Amino acid sequence: MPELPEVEVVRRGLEDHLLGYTFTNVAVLHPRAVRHTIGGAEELCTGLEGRSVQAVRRRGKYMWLELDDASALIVHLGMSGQMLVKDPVVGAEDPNWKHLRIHALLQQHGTGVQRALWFVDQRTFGYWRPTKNWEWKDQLSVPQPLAHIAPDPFDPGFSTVSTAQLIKSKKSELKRLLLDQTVVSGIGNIYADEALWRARLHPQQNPGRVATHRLVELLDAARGVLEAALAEGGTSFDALYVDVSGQSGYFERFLSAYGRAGQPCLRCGETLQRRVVGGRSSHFCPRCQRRY
DNA sequence: CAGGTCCCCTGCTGGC
DNA sequence: TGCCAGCAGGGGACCT
Repeated sequence: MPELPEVEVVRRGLEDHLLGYTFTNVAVLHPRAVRHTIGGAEELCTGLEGRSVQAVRRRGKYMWLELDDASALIVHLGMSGQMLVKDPVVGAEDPNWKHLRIHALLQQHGTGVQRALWFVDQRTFGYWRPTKNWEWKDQLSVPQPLAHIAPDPFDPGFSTVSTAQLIKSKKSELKRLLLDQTVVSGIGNIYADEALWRARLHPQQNPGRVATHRLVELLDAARGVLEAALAEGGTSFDALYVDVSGQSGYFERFLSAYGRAGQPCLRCGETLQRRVVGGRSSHFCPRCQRRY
């Protein structure tokens, strides 16, 4: 579910609700949620308990909580993950209980105010992963396990020109490269289709044949789509509920390509097509997104 | 090395 | 009504 805009909404929510709070108790309820942690649940819990949240940062679809002992907690939401801040009294009567994978209690220093953090994840593709030796140096720094993740289009270190040149040098279909998080991060299947539609490029286009300035336009289009989605997503969460995406409602209103197979292109009226590219369903206009 | 395929899960939908 | 195939917005391990 979550691409960059949804993860950014979650990051802001966690920043608003958990900054300065200390983990007092952590319970792992499903082993897959800690499958990338060598020491498993025990390592996660002992590493977190007693640590306070100093910052919440993000690159692409990954976020991490910066803790007060030069460590960090990396969080990836996968396809269906949610980070929900709740009142500690909430329990099994909550509909999210069924898919609760990690439960954490946090307490605010001084006031003693308690909050619960629920990691809810139906499909269990998401995970928490603690990492040591994390220290914020500058806006390019990321925890070591994320070193292979490229900057996202919102990143101060992101260069559209050098990313366009990198894409042009690759021998693969254009859409696969947009989805490759080591090329540019944060773009998922929905926003890849939207960016390609906006830039009038075919998802299977050979990038070597595309002028660099058109690839720059594609990356600009991608950033524009992410910005528009963030503006929508930013409206849909309240005080104690850190919304992941608004689920069904908000983004569908402005999608031009994704999910619109069989419907007319909003630019030229041609019927949009659906085709599997790189194992993912792709939606495009066969008239204004011609392959060459 | 780079590119492509498979696979990890659960739940919903639509066709028969 | 019930069953089953197909599909879902991610990414990492493992092939060639």
